[in-house]
Amino acid sequence: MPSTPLPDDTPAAEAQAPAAPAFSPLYQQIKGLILQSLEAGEWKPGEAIPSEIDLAARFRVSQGTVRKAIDELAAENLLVRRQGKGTFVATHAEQHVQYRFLKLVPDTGDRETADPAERNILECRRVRAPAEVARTLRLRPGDAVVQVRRVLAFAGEPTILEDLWLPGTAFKGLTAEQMAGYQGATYAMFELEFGVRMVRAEEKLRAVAADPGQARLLAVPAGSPLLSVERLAFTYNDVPMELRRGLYRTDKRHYRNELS
Amino acid sequence: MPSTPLPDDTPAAEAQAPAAPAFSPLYQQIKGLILQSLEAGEWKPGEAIPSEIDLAARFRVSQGTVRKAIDELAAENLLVRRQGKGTFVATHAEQHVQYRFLKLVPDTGDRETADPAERNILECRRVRAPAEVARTLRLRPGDAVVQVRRVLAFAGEPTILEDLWLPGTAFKGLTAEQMAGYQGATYAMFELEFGVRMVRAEEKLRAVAADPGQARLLAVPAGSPLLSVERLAFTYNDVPMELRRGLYRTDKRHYRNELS
DNA sequence: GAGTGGTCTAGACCACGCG
DNA sequence: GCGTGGTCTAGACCACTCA
Repeated sequence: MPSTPLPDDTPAAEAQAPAAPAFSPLYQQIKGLILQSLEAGEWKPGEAIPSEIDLAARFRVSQGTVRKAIDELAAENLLVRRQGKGTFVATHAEQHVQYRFLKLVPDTGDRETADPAERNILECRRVRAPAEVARTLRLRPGDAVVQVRRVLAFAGEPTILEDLWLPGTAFKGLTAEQMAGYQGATYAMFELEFGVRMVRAEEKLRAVAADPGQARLLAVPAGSPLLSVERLAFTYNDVPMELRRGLYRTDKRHYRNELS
Repeated sequence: MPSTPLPDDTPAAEAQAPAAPAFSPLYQQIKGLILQSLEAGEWKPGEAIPSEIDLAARFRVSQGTVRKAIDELAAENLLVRRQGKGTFVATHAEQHVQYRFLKLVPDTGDRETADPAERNILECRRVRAPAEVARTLRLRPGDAVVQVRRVLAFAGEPTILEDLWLPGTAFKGLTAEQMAGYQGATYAMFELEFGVRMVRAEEKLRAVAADPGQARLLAVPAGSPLLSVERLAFTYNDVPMELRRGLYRTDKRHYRNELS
């Protein structure tokens, strides 16, 4: 029975490519099917997915196999297990997950507690994507993108100046008001207002010197060293959905990273 | 039987704290026992540990339980599974794992291929630990440490200037020649020459301006922005064993990070 | 107490590496 | 062909949550 095509709810649909002998474990196939349901929106962020037993029955495999599939999805932060309650679709839109990808922390007392940033939207408009941005987001050059420029201040001090570029089609109608609401939880807003869930991101870091305009916005002398952080965030299936170019002041904070 | 104290080879040794009812899964206890053997050096880096079946017999549990323990240790990069061959103690001392923790990559063509760095040891001496270094490495102020200062050059260009501090007792007798040998594989050298295996690390990143001395060593104008990377590396049991303060040129390379 | 995830077991079979 | 890790199953029991 194992490693044969999987019966779903509708065992009639046997879409098999006969010329692909590639072996793949059953639990990987299950993982793929769950992923499909996730992408298709069968279960929305925050909702519970069916219990392991239900899924096992649906896919006609043992509970242990479903378990292993869910384990991997949980390890990738796509699902969240809660003992006694169920397994839930991960979401940025609840609790205090704020600053999902932000690794800038105060030098003193690693506490990331509270310290709610003030956000100042400088710009939020629809533009034609510059060539490089288009390429990075896998759009055609000249496609519409939403560009946002903002400054985040911590403890009253401007600390981060960043530009965001978002694909125009997925983020049609994004307003400065929306960006300003949802304090701190930008990715939660993307989820709730546009149904776009970011799953992972890649960052490129550099040290750069502040040009006069940047220096003014961050209240530092021109030429000051700043940490440049270029982030590409992806939804399901490694589709890039956000490009961010940030400049961080690192005089009172630092970028913290764990290696293993 | 589960969740009762574990019989080891010598079931006589029942070192139980009766006042600690803390529940911990069997596989976690097994993981702890394997970890102890690892720390004690029962199996050296690169060697195979006993097969799952052997370990199951030794600890009097099922193979599945051992499996889960090993799974976690493999996920933490302490063990490496190789189907058909066995499970091995992870090591820096073999193959081409070079630059274990270095995340600086060329801007063009993400290939990290070859590009062997030239290393230039500027200094390698035994000193009394400065207060801050001592605190970070959990030594007493004034304890001996080995301090190394070096410049790494890629493609002929000086790119990284870094200082290393290593606890004097564990690294007694470290010479500049040893640092210069083992091209690129510093952590491999630590393993082979001193039996110290680094397991994980934490980094703090900042943008700073080059002072005149640093600028000269890195062949950039004074005041140029540099990426400051402070790394604390740990052996087993979260014991800090190396402090590194590096300055990276990021004009042709960048620090690459993955977030999830 | 019913339902959910979490642990543990025992046994079967598969894929891989190597002699 | 043997031994290793890798997958899959089926069933038992435990811990947690909530009505």
